[in-house]
Amino acid sequence: MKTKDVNRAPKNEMVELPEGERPTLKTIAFMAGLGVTTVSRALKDAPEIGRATKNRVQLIAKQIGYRPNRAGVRLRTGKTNVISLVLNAQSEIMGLTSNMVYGISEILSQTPYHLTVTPYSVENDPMQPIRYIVETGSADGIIMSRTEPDDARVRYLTEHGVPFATHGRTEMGIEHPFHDFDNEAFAFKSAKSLLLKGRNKIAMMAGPTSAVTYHRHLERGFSRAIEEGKAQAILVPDIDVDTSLERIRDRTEEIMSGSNRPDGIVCCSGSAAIALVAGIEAAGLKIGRDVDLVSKQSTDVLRWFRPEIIVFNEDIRHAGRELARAVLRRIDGVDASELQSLSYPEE
Amino acid sequence: MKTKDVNRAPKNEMVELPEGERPTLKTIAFMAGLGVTTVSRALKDAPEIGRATKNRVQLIAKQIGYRPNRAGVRLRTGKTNVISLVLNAQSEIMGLTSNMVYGISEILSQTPYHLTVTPYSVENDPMQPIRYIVETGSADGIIMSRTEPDDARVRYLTEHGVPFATHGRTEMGIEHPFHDFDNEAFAFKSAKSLLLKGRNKIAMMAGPTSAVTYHRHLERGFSRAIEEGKAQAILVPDIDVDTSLERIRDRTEEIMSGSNRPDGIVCCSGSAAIALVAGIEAAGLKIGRDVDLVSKQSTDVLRWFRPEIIVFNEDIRHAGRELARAVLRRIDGVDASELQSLSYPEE
DNA sequence: TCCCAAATCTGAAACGTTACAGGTAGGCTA
DNA sequence: TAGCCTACCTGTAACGTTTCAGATTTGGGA
Repeated sequence: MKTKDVNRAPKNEMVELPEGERPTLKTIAFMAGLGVTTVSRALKDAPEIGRATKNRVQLIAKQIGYRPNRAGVRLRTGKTNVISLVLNAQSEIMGLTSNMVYGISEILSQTPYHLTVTPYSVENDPMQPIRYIVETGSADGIIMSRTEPDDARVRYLTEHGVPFATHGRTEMGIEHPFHDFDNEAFAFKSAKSLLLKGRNKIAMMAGPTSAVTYHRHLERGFSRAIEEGKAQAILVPDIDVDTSLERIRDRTEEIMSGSNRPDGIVCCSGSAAIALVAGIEAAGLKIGRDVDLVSKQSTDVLRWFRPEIIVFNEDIRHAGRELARAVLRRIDGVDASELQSLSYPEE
Repeated sequence: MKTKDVNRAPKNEMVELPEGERPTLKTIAFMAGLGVTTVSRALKDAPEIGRATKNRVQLIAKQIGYRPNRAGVRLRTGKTNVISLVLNAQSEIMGLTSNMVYGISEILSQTPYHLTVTPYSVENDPMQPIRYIVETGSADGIIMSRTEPDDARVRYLTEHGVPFATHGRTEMGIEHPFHDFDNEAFAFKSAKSLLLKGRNKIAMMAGPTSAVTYHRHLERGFSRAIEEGKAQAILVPDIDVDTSLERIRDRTEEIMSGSNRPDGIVCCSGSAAIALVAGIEAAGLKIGRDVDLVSKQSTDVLRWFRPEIIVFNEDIRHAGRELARAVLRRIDGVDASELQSLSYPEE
């Protein structure tokens, strides 16, 4: 052994831990009388390290509370241990963000991953935060929402080989991990349930601008039900989920005061439903009597206020969990086609 | 010059940018015919670098889209450029998390800082995520909520010299950055407004367990108003903001069906108010007639559903902005005593 | 002309980690 | 006994940055 063993602890023997500094591989190496490389390998159970050594090293590591330095690992390997949630700040549908965050965290908390949240405003290019993350390599995986049928972000990330999962589907022939709520089923069931109540002039408050994929799903489900029920669809193209609540209420009041007013409404956002209710009641009508309302919701609010409203639940927290699991597995190299899931409206 | 200038670009002359790899200081140094050190310094406007050189370096950096490698900086300096938001997942009061996140992001987006969110569950030790962050040095600053009068986290972080800001005040004689909503004023004004309506048997639905500081503020404001108005305070110690909505509703129904029922209620959480309303109406009473309700809210929901409810607004998004500004300035060494702010209930 | 200080610029080292390319010891085969 | 293989361990280099301790150049004063 031609090592400069001067101030290294004797091999195969432990030693008191030194100063109060944060322990590094070197600390452990010194204490165990081993080389840094060996320690590194021992901690990750590499096959070329002896059982006894591994045990010893792992014991010391645990005892002195060693935690790998993120910056060191990241600099060397490029691995960030970060999952980035990229959200549109405006399209905050009642509790979406929180539930998404908590769902994702539930999964990540059992892993070495951290969650960073990157909101962007609707006026900005949705690509911008994505490009930033990729260019600076600031995350190992991305979760994003507001997926569009032909989504530039999906294309970009796929081309760059960056793992991601989307909340919502695309229609561009690229396999990628996603989790989606079955909005077609929701719209269908919703309209159906209105038909069952004898309603036959039915309006739908659709998802945000037709740019977003699930808008199409909603329309598909809705028209199918309308056709089957031979009912009349009343189109209200000028308001959607992104419209301000004030405007939704005012417009609803207008429509509900008009001659050809709907007697049933399907609404696909909990917060919009609140404005709808306000508009309906401002027009002097009563829910459950003059008009029925079916809404999607992600929190409990609606049920409490107007029990007459029919509600199908979308569990965003569950979506968060699914999305987190999907990116993580994608990072581990699992095939994208195995990481696609759908959840169904619960009554 | 005894440098090995073999493959370095001629000094004082620019050169085409090389490969498609992510540019580093070395890339710029090569292109500018300078040393890496000089480039590093030039980019941060160090005084020992000539004007001309600085301009040249900064131009190149901009042209090739240079962005410092986070891991490199972090490894060398310990600076993470991360602000960590530590939240209790259970105490999610309607939109608190989202608004907080968006408020903070608004400020951080103009800086090199990123936001990471670390939720913990109420069963767990609140110190745990804090300790983790400090021990692993994973953030430059921390924002946390649910501040207690004697808060172990505040003590710990102060001792360790880690910058932080709290949403809520402490009462432990330690100066630290905070932002708080004036809950005493809220409770006082709320109770006052009920008195003004002629109500005189008033209950308050207080904040989460008395452990949290603002609970005291609420009680102080409330009792002051009650005394001044010579009214009767009705205590409901068994439900608070952390109680499940179901339980709040049931208990409210019980109370409101009882003989000595309040004719005015102060509620300090928007979501709890919803449950209160349900309970009140389940007891066959009408808000605005049999009983008046004042509530704090952080979103628009209440106003839409029961316009009779008197509402004081707490702007959580604004709190987020204030807190972000506070930590950032604290990181820059500003004195804690200058980073304390209060916001007042808006009608 | 010479020397000195100021103005600029420089390479080497270090942060903590992992990948690479060996090295050593011991046992087994021939 | 020599040679070789296996099992285990090793130091060095590199990731990109900043800090340290100079080095070089320039211009001015004597």
